[in-house]
Amino acid sequence: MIMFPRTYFRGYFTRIANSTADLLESPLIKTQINPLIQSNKIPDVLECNFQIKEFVKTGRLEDARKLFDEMPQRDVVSWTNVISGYVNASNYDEGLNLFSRMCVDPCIRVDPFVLSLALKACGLNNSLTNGRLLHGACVKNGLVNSVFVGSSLLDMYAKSGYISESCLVFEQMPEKNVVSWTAIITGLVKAGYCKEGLLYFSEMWRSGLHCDAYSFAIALKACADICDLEHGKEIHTQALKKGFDLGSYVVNTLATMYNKCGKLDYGMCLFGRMTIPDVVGWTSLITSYVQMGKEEIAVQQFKRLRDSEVRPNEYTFAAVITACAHLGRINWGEQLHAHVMRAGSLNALSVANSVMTLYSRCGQLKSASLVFDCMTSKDIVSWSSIITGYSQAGYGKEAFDYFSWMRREGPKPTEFAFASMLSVSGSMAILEQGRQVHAHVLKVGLKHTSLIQSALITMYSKCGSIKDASEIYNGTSKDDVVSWTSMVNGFAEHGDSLEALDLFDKMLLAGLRPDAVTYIGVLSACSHAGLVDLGYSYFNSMSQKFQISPCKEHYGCMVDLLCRAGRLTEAENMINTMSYEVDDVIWSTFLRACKIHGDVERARHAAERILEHNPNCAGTLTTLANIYSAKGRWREAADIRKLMRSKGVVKDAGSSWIKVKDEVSTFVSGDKSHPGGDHIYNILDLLMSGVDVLDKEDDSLLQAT
DNA sequence: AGTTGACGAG
Repeated sequence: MIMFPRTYFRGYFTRIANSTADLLESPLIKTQINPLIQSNKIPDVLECNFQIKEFVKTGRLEDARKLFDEMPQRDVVSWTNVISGYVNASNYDEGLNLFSRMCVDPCIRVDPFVLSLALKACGLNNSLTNGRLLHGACVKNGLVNSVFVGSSLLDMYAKSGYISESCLVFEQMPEKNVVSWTAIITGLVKAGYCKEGLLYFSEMWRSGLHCDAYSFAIALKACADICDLEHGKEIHTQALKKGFDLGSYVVNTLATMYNKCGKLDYGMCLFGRMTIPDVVGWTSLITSYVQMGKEEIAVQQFKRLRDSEVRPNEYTFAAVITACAHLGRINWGEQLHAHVMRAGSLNALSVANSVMTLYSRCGQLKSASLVFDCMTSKDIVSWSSIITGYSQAGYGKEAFDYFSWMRREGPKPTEFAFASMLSVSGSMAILEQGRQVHAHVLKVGLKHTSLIQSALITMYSKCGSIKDASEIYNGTSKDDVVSWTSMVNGFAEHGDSLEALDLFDKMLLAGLRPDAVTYIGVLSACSHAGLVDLGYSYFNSMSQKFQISPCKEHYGCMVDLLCRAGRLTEAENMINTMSYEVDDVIWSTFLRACKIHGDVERARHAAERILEHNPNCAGTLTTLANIYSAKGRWREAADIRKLMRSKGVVKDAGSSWIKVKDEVSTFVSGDKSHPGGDHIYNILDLLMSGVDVLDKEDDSLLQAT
């Protein structure tokens, strides 16, 4: 083999380079090429490229495409212009389609411009496979070193959910600009790594790079997401100094940050100072009102927006539909549903998710499922929402079915889905199942957020294991009102009223501010312990000391408290003074109390109120008939029973259920419908005979002593 | 000539 000295190659390349230069400079070539340049072919390309760009800029994509298709010759700029048109119009499929056609054209060489666009399309289109192929090609041809290609590449990985690969690309970039930094910070923040995002932000800051509105906006979002007011204020100051606090992106994020950190006066002031709020400003305002629990005002703001110049978009609809969901205003919600369906906004995940929540919260689980099934793509929020819907409506089995479906085909469950599954386990009171979900949470290494911890406390106390609940509670940070509240409610539901009230007193001593849910636990503890006067004083102090206006549930607790103590007149007064529509739950509580205390007239009044809404309520009719019977008013009792028969109203029997292995069996008294019924009764007989034997043994023991 | 990143949803 002949070995050439390395200098030989050096010389070779120099010669080629020189000869190329010579070639271009030679008078012969100049005269031969120039006529070509001046002929009507190549200038055409330039002119067409310019025209395509103009078409794309003015949104005339069809015209741009027509011109592009008719061009006799295209260069990489023509391709870039038309691809960028499709990508910016969110038609990623067509953008990538054109890109692959371009790649097979032997006259075209891909360059960093068109590659960045193709990578962006992959990121926005969830085409990770194509993205990886392009990554390989970029490494091979060295274009990976372009700061544009590198930024698009790391953004593509981050958008596809591969944040560690994204970081790897970022670390290996030979050159980084403010876009690369913003892209990696955005990836981290959106993946929930807000602290890390802020670390990167301060590193970028220290590196002396000039921050712009994009980087300030995402840094402020990171602060908002983790309620980091201190950093938020620092970044606000810097944005102010650099004059970026006026751009709509930064102002919107600033207002949201202050609101999320509880600085409502400041946040609302920022919203108010926006001279012309854009659609995001309006949407953030509506969202803030929803988060503050002021949904009525949120809807009012939506009406104001509707009368303004700004057109609501899918995020706005998602926000206002959520407001309707919280208010339980199904009639408004349905109007909005119809509107977004017509406008095509239902394709947006945020809108479909909020519509699902609307139907779940209004008790229309079938409609919620229908929306869920029709969604062509589902994200973690969609899955969590449908699971939470079934869970909160008390359909434990369905919630578990959706959960297993998600485990098989859906995204990785997050704390929201797990919290729902813990809540379902709690309301089904199946400890073993709750423990399994707990184990699952530990296994996936989910952070023990306040949501998960409070869900665990509630689950264990509802399953009767107050010991496990206390253990979880002891591991929580002592400034978390939610966990504290779960434990107060846990003790209260478990009948440990004094423990609940004691913990509540400690909470006040620790300087924590109880919320409306805490008071539900406190009042029900008083109710179970029969502490009427104490209950009254807590009921009064919640509004006087903490400005918490009592909601329907608080009135419900008070009515229950007074009913249990037999103070029916006061209970009736409480019902009459509450500013909410008295629901069937409260009337039923009152009705049961009337039955116990033999107050026929009040019972009849309560029953009438329930029957107004629900004329065939079997429980109410039966209770009323029983009250008449107990008082010897046989005729009235018989009338009710006759009415029930004529309407075909049958009182459902109370049922019990048991979980064996993975099967939950429900049964009523004397039930023989279970497929293994014969076997069960045989075992039952055997056990009963065993009881007899035991009884006899006990007898003999007694006799012996 | 043409390219990359941001605020609002459970």
